[in-house]
Amino acid sequence: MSPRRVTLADVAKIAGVSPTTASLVLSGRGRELRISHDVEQRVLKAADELQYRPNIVSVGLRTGTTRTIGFVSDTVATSRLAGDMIKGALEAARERGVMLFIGETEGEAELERRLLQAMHDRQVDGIILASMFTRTIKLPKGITAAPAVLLNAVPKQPSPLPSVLPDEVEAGRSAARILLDAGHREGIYLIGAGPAMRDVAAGSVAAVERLIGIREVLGAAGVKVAGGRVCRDWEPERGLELTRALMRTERPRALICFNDRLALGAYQALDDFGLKVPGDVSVVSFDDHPIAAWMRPKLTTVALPHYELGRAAVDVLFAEMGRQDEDAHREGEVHRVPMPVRVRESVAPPGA
Amino acid sequence: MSPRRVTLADVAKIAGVSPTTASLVLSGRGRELRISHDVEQRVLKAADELQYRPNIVSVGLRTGTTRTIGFVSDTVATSRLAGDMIKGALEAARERGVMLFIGETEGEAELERRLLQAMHDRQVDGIILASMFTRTIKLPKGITAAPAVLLNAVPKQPSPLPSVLPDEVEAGRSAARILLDAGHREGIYLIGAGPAMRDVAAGSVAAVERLIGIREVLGAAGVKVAGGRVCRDWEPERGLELTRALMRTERPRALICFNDRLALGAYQALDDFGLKVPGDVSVVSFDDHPIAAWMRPKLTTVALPHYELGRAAVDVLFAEMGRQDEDAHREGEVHRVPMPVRVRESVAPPGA
DNA sequence: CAGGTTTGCTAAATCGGATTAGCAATGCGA
DNA sequence: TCGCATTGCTAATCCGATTTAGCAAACCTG
Repeated sequence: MSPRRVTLADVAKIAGVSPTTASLVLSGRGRELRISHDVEQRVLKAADELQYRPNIVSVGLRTGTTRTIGFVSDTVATSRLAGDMIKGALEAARERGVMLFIGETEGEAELERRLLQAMHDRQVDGIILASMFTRTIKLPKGITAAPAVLLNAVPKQPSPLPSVLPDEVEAGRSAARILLDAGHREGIYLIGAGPAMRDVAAGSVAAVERLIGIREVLGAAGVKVAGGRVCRDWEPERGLELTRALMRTERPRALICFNDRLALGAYQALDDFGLKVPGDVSVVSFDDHPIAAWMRPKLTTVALPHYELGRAAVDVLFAEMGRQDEDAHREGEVHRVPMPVRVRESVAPPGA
Repeated sequence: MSPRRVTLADVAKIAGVSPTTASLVLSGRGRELRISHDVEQRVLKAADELQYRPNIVSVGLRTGTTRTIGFVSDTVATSRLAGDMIKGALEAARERGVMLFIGETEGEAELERRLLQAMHDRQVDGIILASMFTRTIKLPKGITAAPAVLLNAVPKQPSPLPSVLPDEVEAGRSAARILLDAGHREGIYLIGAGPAMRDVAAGSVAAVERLIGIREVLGAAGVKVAGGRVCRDWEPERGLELTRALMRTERPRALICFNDRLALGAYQALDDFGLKVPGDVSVVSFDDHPIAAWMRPKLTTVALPHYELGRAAVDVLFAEMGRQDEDAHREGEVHRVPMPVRVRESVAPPGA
């Protein structure tokens, strides 16, 4: 195929030194080990001329570090969000000269086990275990074989693994503040969860935390949530149904939808009842899915910072990898990534 | 961290044989090299008890094959489509016991070069060079260092690399047939490209090929394309503008939108003019973006088979890797993946 | 000028397997 | 019983780097 890779031995031969010396120079330890300036230059020149690049497989075998990390997630395909998360991780990794293995478990424990094994067989330096939507997970067995970080997931049992999560509670607060700031005091309804803390689909971390934030801010302002509708899967159809059902008995002035897909359905339902957004009803939402900017009027929403989550996971993983084993046994700290507000066109003062 | 990996030497020691013998047995060459049944069983048993797994880094160094392939694309984040493509590649790779490196070039040649280098440094067995939307690309220098496949991209210069592409021409035919079958004969307009072959944004392979298919089938049925509007970026806003502009002078009975995002904009424009889909105007489109199923009425569209494209790329790459070097120098063959029709609710007979 | 340092470099071992060459023990034929 | 083939296994080498231990030459020092 190609004319065999250039090896360290080739460089050494051209420079007229031993492989040892060449290695020393190229790894920057030449000074420390008293290699003469002259020899150093010869090696550097030879390496440059031959376009030498160390074989990372070989280095991996010798030193045990492969400059490679594994990104294991439950799904890669669901929506663009996953892509952004991977993109963030990818760029952070690139800046550190590290490559990313990608793997998908589809939520199956057996696949997950095999995947982690395959990655360890390749001596990854660390693992990012990611979930595409925030949820609690059972930690897989082999996860402790290397440094690891949980991304968008909280462990069922307490564990020493650090985790990276969007700041959902603060996002809930933001959503509530948007309505408050616009002057809304009544007729605020929730679509997807609520109004009470128990009205939440099991396992949905996002629902719980967003609800906490919403209730906290509205409560502090002396505003009561007028009502809410729960559902498990936050899809447009559900948003349509739920909002329709709501409209049969209530006249909302503002809707907080628990994600943008629900909001899309809510828009359709409001349209069916001849109500205008935001003139008749204001709508705030979460996620900042691409459709949020395509809807008419454009949807005001609190964004899931997928890109930043991906980056943060790599950052935290590196910190973890650099850590001494001694200070292990600590509780895994939780890193919260802020969720920025995207103000668009779907919120107006009541009765505007 | 963890109690050191089990090595072949460990297995050999437990089984009371030499590492050579253990290696022979475990690589299945025991029979061939006359290892006794008894010894074979001992080795197998020891390996099983110790849960031995070969260190792929080591194997990679010795044999040069790492059971790893690189997936280099221009963007991973754009829409879910990319995710599906990666998912397809991932699953096909998993079935073959191969891991995937993911890399993103963002269209920058320099990044691409460095990425390919980083992958070759890790001795990948092959490379998939992917584009997220079909287009012509300039082949990077280092691409020939290992077997490679072009995914969703056609090389500017003729090259020996095989490529995998969606069958856009046939997709164009499908779109036209859908309207023909519904009884449409006139008032068919194109949004995004056309009506003539020259009315196409530069560099858009999909536009050209879809247009060929559309014109071929309509032409064969003696139906003339009533008109069309071109634009470069196929986004909802453009669809809205273009369709609005069209409506000022024309009364279309059917729209072929060059992708679903354009169709979303077209829906909005038709709504502005008080026209119903599909009662007044039928709409067909391409891509099968997630929003296609969320729109009302649901959009009939010819799907980009991203998942299958990803799978196909891995299949073709493996064929390439297994190929003898001798029959090189042939022209890279082009593999076309069919684009399936998703019939939904946006097409009806004219005047229905 | 013998004995000890310092300087500047290299031989050899190592990582964990695959592979080639070869060795000891047994079987077989003459 | 000798010579040769076969059977069944192992020693040694290699892949491409890093790293430890150490060696020769030059340099001091008293």
